[in-house]
Amino acid sequence: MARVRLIDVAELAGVSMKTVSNVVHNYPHVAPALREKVQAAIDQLGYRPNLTARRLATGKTGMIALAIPEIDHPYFSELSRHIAEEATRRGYRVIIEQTLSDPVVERAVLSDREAGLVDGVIFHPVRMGSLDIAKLDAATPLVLLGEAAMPVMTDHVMIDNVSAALDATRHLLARGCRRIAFLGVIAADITGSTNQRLLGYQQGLLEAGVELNPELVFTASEFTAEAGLRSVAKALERGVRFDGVVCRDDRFAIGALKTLHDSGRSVPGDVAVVGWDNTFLAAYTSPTLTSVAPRKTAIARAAFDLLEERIAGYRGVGRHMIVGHSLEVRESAPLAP
Amino acid sequence: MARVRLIDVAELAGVSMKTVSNVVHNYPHVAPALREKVQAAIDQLGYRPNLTARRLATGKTGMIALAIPEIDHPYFSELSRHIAEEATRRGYRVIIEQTLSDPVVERAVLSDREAGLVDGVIFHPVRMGSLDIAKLDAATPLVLLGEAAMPVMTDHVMIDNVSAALDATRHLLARGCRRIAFLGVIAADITGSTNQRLLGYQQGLLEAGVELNPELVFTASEFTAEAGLRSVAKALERGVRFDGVVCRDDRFAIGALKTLHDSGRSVPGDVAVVGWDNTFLAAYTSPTLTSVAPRKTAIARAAFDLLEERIAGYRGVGRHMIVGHSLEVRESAPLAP
DNA sequence: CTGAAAGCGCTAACAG
DNA sequence: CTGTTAGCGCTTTCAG
Repeated sequence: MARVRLIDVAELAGVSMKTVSNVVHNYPHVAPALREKVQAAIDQLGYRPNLTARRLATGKTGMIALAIPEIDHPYFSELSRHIAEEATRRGYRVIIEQTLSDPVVERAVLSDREAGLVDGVIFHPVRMGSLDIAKLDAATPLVLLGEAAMPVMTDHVMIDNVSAALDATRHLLARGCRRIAFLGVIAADITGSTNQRLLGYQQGLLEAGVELNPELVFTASEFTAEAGLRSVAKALERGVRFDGVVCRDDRFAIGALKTLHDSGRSVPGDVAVVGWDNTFLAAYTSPTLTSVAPRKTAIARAAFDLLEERIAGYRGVGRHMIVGHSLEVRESAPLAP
Repeated sequence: MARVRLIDVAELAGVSMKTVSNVVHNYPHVAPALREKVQAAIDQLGYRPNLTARRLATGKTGMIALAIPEIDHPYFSELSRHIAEEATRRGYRVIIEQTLSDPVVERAVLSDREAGLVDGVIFHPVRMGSLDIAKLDAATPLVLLGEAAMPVMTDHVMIDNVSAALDATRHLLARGCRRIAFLGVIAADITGSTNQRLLGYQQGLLEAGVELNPELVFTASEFTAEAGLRSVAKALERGVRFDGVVCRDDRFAIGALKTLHDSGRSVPGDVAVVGWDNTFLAAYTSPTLTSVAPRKTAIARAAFDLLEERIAGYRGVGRHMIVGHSLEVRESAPLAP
């Protein structure tokens, strides 16, 4: 089971390593006769180049790391798919790191663990802020996703959360909703996203002349459908009345749909619901879910564009790319009647 | 930004490479004074060992590859999470390959594994059969998941699909269902799973003395919720009557729930529905979904157990492990009244 | 307990 | 067009 090496092939074929290498790499200028002889030797021995060795020699790994909080969160798994496909298109393989939003793991991702393993890192931080990230001086090219951190020197891709939340809120207002809730703020929220979304929501209300009502900002204990469900359930128990709700992500929205349904409310009749992320779930809930749709493909593409420029040697100041979004209108909050 | 190497640290600290290496690896027998001096040099230079080089030297990569059809299929993303966590626990990192059920990619995954990139591969094939896989003789340890292929020499982990389908069918029978449908058979189905599940379904009916009715075996065009939805919708149009349906996965089940709901049927009142995979969705549909639950944690653990034995040198015949499953009973098919 | 030197398998100058 | 050779950065005998 001893691995067969380049030199073994060379010996069998009676040529030098360089010639074998040329054949392996499909270099154009190899005498056809030689090429065939070498290829025969390769096939006979079942030779496969050792990528680790190639990497050491070239200094390129052909891999990028994608670090996300949870691999099975629908948004991140869909994003991962786009990243993986973009990677394939550009000749990279991707290694996925799950941080579980653990600051220790997040830090590890950025420091020792990736050393010389990958050509670049695409990282969606949750717990690390701009300062934390800036402190770890970057040996490996890095692109940040999301809103939690945006150090001046680091590239960054996100959607315009304020304006997306504004769109969602306007949509509900246009339907005639006036008591619009926001779900949900997390007790110890360190991510910037929620705040920006909340801001857009408030702007929307203000520009429509609707008074802000703190009672309509629902808090949740964690980022799960279950927590969203409980949060809305508690609001209903407290007797809070609302006719629309902007959710900070689809999971919350799904929890909300479920509580509303279980409590006998009709959606969108009694309460219109807007989710966020436009994950595949949105099309299969009952009713289907209107949801803010970040252009995931565009995010993947932008992240790779920036990363490849860094890999190619760009050393300048951080670029901050805003990627487009839309509102996918479905049954839970249809167009204005 | 020139990378700092082991030898740079050694020079700064005025010791040999070996000593630095000892410190890096936390070898016990290093004079405390030296250790401190070396550590200082490491910190000052910000030294990080180059993992690629280490790999070349040791021959171990510390990585395993996980090859699955689609990263954003709920079942696979949940499975990935378990695999990733098990990997972390055992000191491996995982690189995820998305095959998109493309035979070319599947084949590539298996030849790449000889490229010294990973210590082992966990592979869930869809299009490659036992023979295809057996043909590519393995330099790198391999464990197969699912039912599509099970070559004699290769290790393999799955759940007992026949018996799980039997459980699901018995459950519906116990509720009093008599016209139970199966969703769905795929036109050009190459995976073994569906057949086994269909078999279990048929066994269940037979043992209850219910006649098999071909009209109740619904076919779908592809593995999506949308296709499941259309398949059930067509059956309804044709006037097929049924009071229960066993779905080959949760996606189909979600499609089924949606059509049934849209057509005014009540679940489980008119039709009881059982899904398969027990993905997170099952808990958030309305009604919530009774679903066959493979023990994903156990699958991950078993796959790693087998893989690590191979990595450790086991060269024997393939082991075939059956992992447990259960039926998660929820609203779409509650216990017998 | 520490140092010196020989690889790991491949690539890329530089010759020929 | 093909061969030689010197590294890539780390680990690991084997001496000291």
